[in-house]
Order: sequence, then C-alpha cells, then structure tokens
Amino acid sequence: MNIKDVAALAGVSPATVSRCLNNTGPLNEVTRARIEKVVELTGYDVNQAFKQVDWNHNPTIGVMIPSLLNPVFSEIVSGIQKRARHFGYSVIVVDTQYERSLEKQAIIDLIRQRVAGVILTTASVEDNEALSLLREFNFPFCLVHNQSSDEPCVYVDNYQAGSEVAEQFLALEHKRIGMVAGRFQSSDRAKQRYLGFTECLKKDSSLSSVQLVEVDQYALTPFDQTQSSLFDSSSAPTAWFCSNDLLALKLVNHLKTKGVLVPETVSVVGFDGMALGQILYPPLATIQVPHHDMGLCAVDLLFNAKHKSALSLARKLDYQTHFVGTVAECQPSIMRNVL
Amino acid sequence: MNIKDVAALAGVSPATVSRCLNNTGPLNEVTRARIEKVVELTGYDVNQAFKQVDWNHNPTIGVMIPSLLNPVFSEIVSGIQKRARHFGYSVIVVDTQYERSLEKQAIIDLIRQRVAGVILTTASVEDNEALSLLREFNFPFCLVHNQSSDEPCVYVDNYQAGSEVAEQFLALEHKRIGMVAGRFQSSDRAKQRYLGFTECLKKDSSLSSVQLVEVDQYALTPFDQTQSSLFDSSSAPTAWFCSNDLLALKLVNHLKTKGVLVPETVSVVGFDGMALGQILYPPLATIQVPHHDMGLCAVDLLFNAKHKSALSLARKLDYQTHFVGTVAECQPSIMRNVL
DNA sequence: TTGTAGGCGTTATCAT
DNA sequence: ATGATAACGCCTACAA
Repeated sequence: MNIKDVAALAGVSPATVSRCLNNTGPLNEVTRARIEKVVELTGYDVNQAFKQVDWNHNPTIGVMIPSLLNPVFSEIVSGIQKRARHFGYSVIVVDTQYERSLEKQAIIDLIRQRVAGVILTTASVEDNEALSLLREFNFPFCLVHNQSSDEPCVYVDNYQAGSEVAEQFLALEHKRIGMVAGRFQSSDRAKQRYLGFTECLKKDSSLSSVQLVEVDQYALTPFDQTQSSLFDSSSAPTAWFCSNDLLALKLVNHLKTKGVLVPETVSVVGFDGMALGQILYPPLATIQVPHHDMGLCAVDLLFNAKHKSALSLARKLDYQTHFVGTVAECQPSIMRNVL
Repeated sequence: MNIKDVAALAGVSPATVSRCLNNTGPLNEVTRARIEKVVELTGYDVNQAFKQVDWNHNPTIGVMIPSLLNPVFSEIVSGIQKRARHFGYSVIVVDTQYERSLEKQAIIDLIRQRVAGVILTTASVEDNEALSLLREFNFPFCLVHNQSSDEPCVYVDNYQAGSEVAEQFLALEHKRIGMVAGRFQSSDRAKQRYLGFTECLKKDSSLSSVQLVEVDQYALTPFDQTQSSLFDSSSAPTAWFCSNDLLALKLVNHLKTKGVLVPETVSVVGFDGMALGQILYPPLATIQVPHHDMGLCAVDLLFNAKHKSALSLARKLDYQTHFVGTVAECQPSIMRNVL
C-alpha cells in the first residue's frame, strides 16, 4: 500500500494525498475527509524509507560531557533533558571519560547524527579540535562550564567564587591555608578558582603562601604518600579549599582517618554543591553551583544561537551560586551568560 | 552535481556510482578508482534529502530511566554508553522523573526516533503500558533492575541480597532490627529486599518483628516527626537496613544529629554501593551492585534479543554483588541474567 | 561485473 | 482556490 494506491482509492492524485498528510497547501474539506477515510481503512502508513528527511529539523540535541559518573554532569544533563523535552527535543549523550583525544570524534559522531545542535563541556577551550570543528561548520553549540567571549556559553564566575572562599577563610582568621585541585590542564575552571582564591588571600600580608596540591582529580583512590604528608604535618594548613566536592570529601575522609576533626580543627570547603554533600552530617561546606539550571539555560542559549528568542527565558531564571554548609553563608557569585 | 553527472563523467551508470559510494555489491578496481577520482575532483556529495534512510540500522539505543540525578542510574547509563559506543551505537536518554505516567509517552518518543532498541527501568513491570507497547510492536528491549521471566533483563537477586544483610545482623547479634524503604509501589525491588530480609530473620525466633519505615524515597528532605520517633526511641532498633544508599545516608545523618554513633552504637546498611559512599569516613556499609556492568550487560542482551550472539559476552563478565564497608564482607549474591 | 528500469514521497509548476 | 503532473536523486531487484 503506497501513496498512489491511496490516491486511487480516494479518487485523487498522489500529490493531494501528500498535501493532506502533511498539512501543506490548501485542501477541500470533502476531499480531505475522503482521503482520511481511505487512510484509516487501509491502515496506510507513509514509507519512511522514501520520505525526504527534513534534516533541518531533527529535534535532537547532542550533549558531550567528560563523565556521567560525576554528579555535576548528570545534574547538567538532567536539566538539559528536561528543557529539551519541553521543546519536543530528544537528547543524545556522549561522555569522553575525561579523554581529550576522544572529544573530536565524539563531536563528529554527533554531527553525523544530524543533531540540531551541541551542548558541551570540554577539558579546555584552548587549541580545541572539537570546538574548531563546530566553528568551521558553523554548527550551533553552547558551552557549559567553559568560557568564550563571543559564543554561547553558561558558566559560573570561578575566579569570583574562589575569592569568596578566601574571604571566608580570612574572616575565620585562618593563618595557614591550602588548596587541593585537579590538574589545571584538564580543567581550566579549577585554575580560575585557584587564581581568584590566591589573589584575594594576598590582602592579608601576614599569610604565608598558599599550599597547592594538584592531584589526579577523578581517581577515587586515596592520596599518595607525598600528598598525605602535606595534609598531616604539624604545620599543615588549617583551611583547605578543594576545587570540587569529590576532592573535598576525599580530604575530609583522609583527615578523619588521621583523627583530625572537621570542621572543628580544620576547615574544608568544596565546590559544586552536589546534593549528596548536604545529606551528610555535618554537611559539606561548598560553593553551590546550580548545575541543573545551567543545563536548562544551555538549551535556551543553544536555541537562541539559531533564532534569537530564548534570551528572556534565561533572564527569568534566577541563576546564582551561593555558599551552603558548615562554614558560612556568603554573597552569591553570579553566573554569567554570554549571548 | 548529482549522481547522474558523476556517472556520466566516469563513464558508468548511476547504479555503479551508488554501489561504489555505499560499498554495496562487487566493483572493478579500475572502475572504482575512476569514480573516486571524479567524486574528488567535482567535490560531489550525495544529496542527503533523497537518500533512502536505512531505518533498520539507525545505530542508536534508547534509554529510559527514572532519574539521572540518582547515581545508580547515571552509572547504568554510563555503562550503556560505553558498550554502545564500542558497537558504534549512540545513546538517547530520557528520564521520567519517577513519574509512571510519563513512561508511555517516553517510549513512544523513542520508537518514533527509530532507535534500534530500548533499555529501560520502570517503576514496576505490573500493568505497565510502556512495556505493553514494546511487546505489542515486538520492539527489541532489555529491562534493567526489573525482572521478567522470558524477556531480556538484567537484575540482582534482591531477595537473596536482603537475606544476606539479615545474616550479617544476626551474626552481630542484634536483637532489635528495622528496615527503611521507599514505597514498595514505586519500586518492586525494595519489596524483594524486604521480603528476603524478613524471611531470613525468622531464623531467630527470639527477635521481635521487624520495624518497617516506608518513606518517600526520593525526597532529600529530613524525616518527618512520626518517622523520627521510630529512630529515636529508647527501644529503637540497633540495626537498620535501608533499601538504598541515599536513604542510608539520610538515616546516618539523622542519627548523628541526635548524637548516636554509627556504626559503634547502631548499624546502618544501605543498598547500591554508590561510589560516593566509599569516600566517606567511615565508609557506608552497603550491598555493592555493579551498576556500570549491568549497563554493559544490558546492551549485550539487547543485541542478543535481535541476533543471538552476545550471550558469551555476558558470561565472560564477572557480574556479582558483594558487601563492602564497615559491617563485613559477605558471600556475594549473584546477579542473574535472563536471556 | 555492470546496466536498466521501476519505485518512493515531496514539491514546483501548470491547468482549471 | 483546488487538483493534476512531472521532475527530483537515490536505491535496488533483475537482467545481461
């Protein structure tokens, strides 16, 4: 049963049937009724294989993230998914397992899938092949957690947030301060947090320099010998800023194992505000980042990149970061959107 | 520039060009070289709009889960994604936000997307519209965490796991024992865990009956008045089995807030073995479920549902659950696969 | 190994 | 305003 058969049974031309089925062009009500009846009776279904696909409207968004195992990104994807569905879009997810080398191929695969656009978080925006590809093809995209001055992206002001943590530490009159961060090369965000943190600490000239511990961020293994000694020595910092919540929990674990009380003796602050940190006792001190909302926002910005329309939506939502946990409340650092 | 032009320039028929471009059918090496040269010189690109899409091989797997915010499911999706990519497949993810009413539409959307198959976790397999739909259309699918006697599914033996927790509690000579679980109606797994748990406890006739606390599983809010009183009374259980790790953490939080020591005074055991539970101090006692591997397995079973071939793959992997954490090691409960 | 011809749904164009 | 026709680009069964 094909469109010609239906046309014959309805006593019209195939073109008329097509117009009826696709609601394109004018149509006599009587004719429409006759055609619809035939379609219903015969159970005719257009042969998708021969349908000219409207590649310009494949209602699917491609998402590329480092890992779904990090709550940060599953929260983002969750937000993307929610807003995408609101617009009738599906979501294809690809994780790169923090492998920069996989990013390019992942983007190629997504483009091949003819997604309408791509939302992505990369290790770094510098010398990024995946990003170059998107730009070269003029493919709609939106960065999350990465920054670009003239392209759609949604991020928090990591520098500012870092300095706010520093403010807290100064207010608590800590004298020995340290930071634990993932390797800067695999996360430009961590570096910004570090810069804002150290810069602000310079206000107090009596402080010795900040102890920096760079670790392989996503290994859930314990700290190695060298790192441990930095945490355990008698002159170790009494306040640690960790570049993400997982590191913070790892550090808290390490300290507690050594009998050190957190937060009574040593302060530890994380970054992300993952939900799990708040069902612990005591709750993890952290910078709350609205990852879910960032996901929502990314979808709006992506669409905006094609047809300017979602700007107002982004404005309506109250995107902010704020301190929660055992240390203190603190002024929110604003999440900036570049449009 | 169309295929006919290329054919003319290469001095062959359009069919030959098509065969060359799609690697279908035999082809003379000389002819191939000539055609490829013409394609290169003219920069010819097939007109996608007229390409007959091979809907039978849309290399995409649809995944429907309750929520990406639960680490259990993001781990599963991560595994699915990994194995899918290994086979050159992409993954479309839909979460239902634990809304049973959204399941049917989610499946319809996935089928409309012409995914090759669907991997899903439902609230319950009883009277399930989404499942009926898949069966009706004879659509390839694989259940995760749900059970079916004659359809592809991957799950752990919740009954057995529950009884193993009971064994541990008996070995530790607890006399007052309780269980905290999400509403059974929204998780048939939780009910199985409960049944196995209580059944095993009957071995010790001196025990009073198990205190059951049913809660709204996914609310991250504290326990209400009624529930709290069950945890805090002087005759409250000294050992609690929670139907998942999030509940366990919530309970530990509650107890610690009240000054109760865990695990010294009260034992709490969770279920899932989410990675985060193990970077806490002390680590959360739990039943480890290999969610990532279950994701891998689900992909194999899905493919197996179409072309019997992946069975051996599933066998090679060492799917097991085992105890980790502060309570004890314990015999593994086997994860069973139905093929 | 290669060519021929027929088939698909959409849409531009033409005819009422 | 409404309906008919033909061309479009590709794939593929079948013939040579």
